[in-house]
Amino acid sequence: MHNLLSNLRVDINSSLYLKDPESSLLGINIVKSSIDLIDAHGIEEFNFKKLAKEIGSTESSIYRYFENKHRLLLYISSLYWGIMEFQMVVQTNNVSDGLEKLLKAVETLFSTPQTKCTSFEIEGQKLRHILNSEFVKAYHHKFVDEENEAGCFSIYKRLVSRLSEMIVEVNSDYSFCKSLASVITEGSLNQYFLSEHFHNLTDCHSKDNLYLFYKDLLTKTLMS
Amino acid sequence: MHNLLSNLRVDINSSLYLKDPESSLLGINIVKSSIDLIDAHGIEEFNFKKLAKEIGSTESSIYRYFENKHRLLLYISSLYWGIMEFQMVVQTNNVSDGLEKLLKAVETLFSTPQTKCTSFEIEGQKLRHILNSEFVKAYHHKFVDEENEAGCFSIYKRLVSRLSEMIVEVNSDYSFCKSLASVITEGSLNQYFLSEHFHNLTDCHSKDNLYLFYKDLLTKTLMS
DNA sequence: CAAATATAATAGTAATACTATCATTTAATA
DNA sequence: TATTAAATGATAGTATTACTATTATATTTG
Repeated sequence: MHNLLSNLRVDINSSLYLKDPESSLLGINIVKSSIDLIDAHGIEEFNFKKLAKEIGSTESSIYRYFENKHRLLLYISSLYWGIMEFQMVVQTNNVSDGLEKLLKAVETLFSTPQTKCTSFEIEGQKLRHILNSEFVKAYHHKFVDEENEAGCFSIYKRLVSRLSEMIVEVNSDYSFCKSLASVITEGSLNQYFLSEHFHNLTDCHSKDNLYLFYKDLLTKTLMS
Repeated sequence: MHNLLSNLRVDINSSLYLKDPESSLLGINIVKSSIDLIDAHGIEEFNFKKLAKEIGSTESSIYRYFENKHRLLLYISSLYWGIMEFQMVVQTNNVSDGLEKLLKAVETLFSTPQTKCTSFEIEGQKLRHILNSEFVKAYHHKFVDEENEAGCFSIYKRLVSRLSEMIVEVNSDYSFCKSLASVITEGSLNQYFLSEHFHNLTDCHSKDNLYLFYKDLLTKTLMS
């Protein structure tokens, strides 16, 4: 906890970039504007040419920071999960009751990321919206295994593991802690997506309802 | 039930194709070989040029059947969900007990599609593997709303609705029937994906374990 | 057999996702 | 302050993709 708080920057695996975007103004602009553009038009419509135009730079300059737009999406995703993990740790710290701690963590997972703890002036809502729509594409592709090997998903996996450990703490006899943790973490993105695009496939159209759904699920699954 | 059995063909929304692939040998080859190629190399590596070469035809001929590879993926997805829906209806027919019926439906959802009831000689395992890896990309994109409007996801949505109704039958007081149904349906693809690529994010590495996970989840959530 | 339809062959286009090269600006250091 | 190094910009070019268009040749149907 102390470590995390004193080192406010989310530490992103260096395999995700060629040059650390936090190290220069151009890098910061690349990340900031890519979030604006991807949020507005989606990852398919987004490319480095458009981004270069947006920030008044060139494609070649952007390619010095990120190998391609896929890696940039992975970077943005790690930023999101890093913030969420940070908030989760802060929110659950000093909560002694296991179930209360778990529910606090889940509540955090469904909240908007607080971007103040980054080098970038970005809007949390945009970041969440990108993740809701695009994160699944960041790992459903041909190179997932080698990127996973290289640590591209380490923050995400660590967050799911933390959640899983909280579940163990609540009920050590439960056999499916990891699966339950991953179902909830995915739900924290996908249920929002459903509410937006497949309205009739979910009952949860607000953060509060989502929390109630998973609170009910967790309580009954782990406490009965 | 009777309707479904007597009309064995999965009825696929005509907005998904330009010319019905079931209406000719070429069409059948397009679908069959596209499943082989997408299963083997993923949707990103797949294109109509490669497919044309594989079946000894031309790009222009394929374009007469499908507007683009995205629509072809939607077609393949509908084929999968149509088969699953069919199996689900068959398996749950005549089961009077609500919970037993629901669990039977869920078990079906995690099984391999039986492709005998289609015009195509395709391997169910390949079809499942494609869905596990690619289905999320079929609806996480810019045109999801208009495609949804056009009925491109109607079979999928109908299946989730059926599941949701079974949940209502088990416990009509439960407030999150739709969300639970969609969580399970997504899990029927994604948990397999996790097992293959993010082994440590799930406890379920077999069909049986997956069933036990969701059986436990459903029983506790709806019966306590 | 004629007419319609389906398929094949070929060519071409705009956009994408890069790579390469060299010039210029900015920053670091001696 | 001069020198050097590093970062960025400007420009050009390539292979691939995702199509569209046109015309020729089969194949089917009336």
